[in-house]
Amino acid sequence: MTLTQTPAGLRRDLEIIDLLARPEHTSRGLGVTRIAELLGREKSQVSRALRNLEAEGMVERDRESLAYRLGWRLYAMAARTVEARLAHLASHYLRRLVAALNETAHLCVLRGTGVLTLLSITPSNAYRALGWEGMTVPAPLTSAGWVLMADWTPDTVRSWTAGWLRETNRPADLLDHLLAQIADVRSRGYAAVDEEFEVGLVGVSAPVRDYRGLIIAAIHVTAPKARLGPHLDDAGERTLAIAQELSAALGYTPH
Amino acid sequence: MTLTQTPAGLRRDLEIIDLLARPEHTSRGLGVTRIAELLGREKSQVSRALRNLEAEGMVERDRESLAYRLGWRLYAMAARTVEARLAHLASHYLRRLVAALNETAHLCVLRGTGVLTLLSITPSNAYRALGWEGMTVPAPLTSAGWVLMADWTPDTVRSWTAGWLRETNRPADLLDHLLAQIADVRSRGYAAVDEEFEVGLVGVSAPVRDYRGLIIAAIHVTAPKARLGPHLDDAGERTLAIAQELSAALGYTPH
DNA sequence: CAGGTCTGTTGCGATTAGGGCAACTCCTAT
DNA sequence: ATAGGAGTTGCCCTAATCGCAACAGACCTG
Repeated sequence: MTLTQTPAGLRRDLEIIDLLARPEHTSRGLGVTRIAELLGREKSQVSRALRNLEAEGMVERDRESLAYRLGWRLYAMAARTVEARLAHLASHYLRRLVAALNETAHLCVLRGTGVLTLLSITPSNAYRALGWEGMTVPAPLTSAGWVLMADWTPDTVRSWTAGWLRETNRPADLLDHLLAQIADVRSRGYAAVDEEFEVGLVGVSAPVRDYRGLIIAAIHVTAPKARLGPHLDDAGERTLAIAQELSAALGYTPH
Repeated sequence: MTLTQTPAGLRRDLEIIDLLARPEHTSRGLGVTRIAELLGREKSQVSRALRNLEAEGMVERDRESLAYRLGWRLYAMAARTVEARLAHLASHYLRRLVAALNETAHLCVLRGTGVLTLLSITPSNAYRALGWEGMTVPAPLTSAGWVLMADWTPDTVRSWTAGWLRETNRPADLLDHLLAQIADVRSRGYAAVDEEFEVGLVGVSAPVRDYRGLIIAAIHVTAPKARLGPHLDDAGERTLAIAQELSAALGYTPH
């Protein structure tokens, strides 16, 4: 078996960049020695790698403190992802939903084994201080995940989650529950959570489809039960309506 | 002369990513052979490099067409750091604006229906004009607010401000005025106020966008009419230019 | 359906680039 | 002065990459 692993150089560079992208390091940056010990690598390697990354604009260095932080080029590349374009288009629809519900709304996609939040629009704090943007949550543990899997067959869901269920030692009935929720989404059009994962929190999610009819994203609203609980169904309907508008903007036509 | 070149691997990977980031390729993606000839490289190398980049989420592949495009990981890495980067970079750009205009400049974000000032930079000669930092002003009553709502549709603006207009008993025509100002920002690129809210005070504001194209902040300059009034348009243009530079540093690329 | 031409992937040896160690330079604190 | 920490560089050896060429499919086309 050839099974070529990811080359060491690429892996190392991405580890460094991921480290610099961690919220706790973005403001101050990190020094060579610090990065080396956090990654368990030779500082000489880290020093050389960072020099190269800097030469390419992937990271940039503070002249005085010698600390590294992410560079302009990463942002330039990020701007060209499909995710960036989707987020840009969706911001408009999310804002209307937020204005109507006066609660925070998120745009989520399925990436890797989890749900990645692309965009958070919040009514009380438009500066994304508490933003979930860029964060990933296990798909079976959020209503957005159920929605994103809504079109899958039970078999697909089973095999998709099998590894994750095993690795994280989840109760066996989680899969059944997941399948039930997915069936629910299909019949109702949206998903609802009532204090299921966290006491006091409720939420709804609705699917966004592209021109092929595939579910490519979910719009997700969460809030304290005290505020949103009484109107949860209404919120679900509204979220669904906005998701459908966004889908239409993406070229989706319900056949 | 040491002249250490950028390692071949990194250089190659970034060339590939840059190619995929070109506007003409972002939507359709590119195949292995195409990339190889555009870069003048062995297609075997390109094939292997892309496989590794895909394993790391830096690029993703269309199952059917086999074409590669930029991956979600770039987005995720950037998303977590934009705010921190804004905070870090803004002072630098504001300082340049202040040096050019010799007037106080502010960095503002939307917070609920208000505009929050994150940062104020004053000309060196001015004794600190009792910084506005941390202060909130109703969004419809400041040019920074107009700028921050510049991308919204009239419907969104209406429903967003509806509650505030009612609660504070504002004249009914304020909404129309707000919409007119927003339209103005769209066509001109910046907002200008001439003694509108306070006699003797004029000001300009310009939008700051992130890598997704979303308006995340505004740069705002206010001053006594006697000083800034005669060059208000010039100040607006300069503020816009600086705001665009800051946007570019955050990865924004027009259209 | 055979043949041609695309596409992308893989095997393999020579070559080159990267890894680790240790020495070295600054800078700061005491 | 001295000690300690941060970051860089030199050097050698190993392990990874390069480039070639062969290979495997997909898609036309007569």
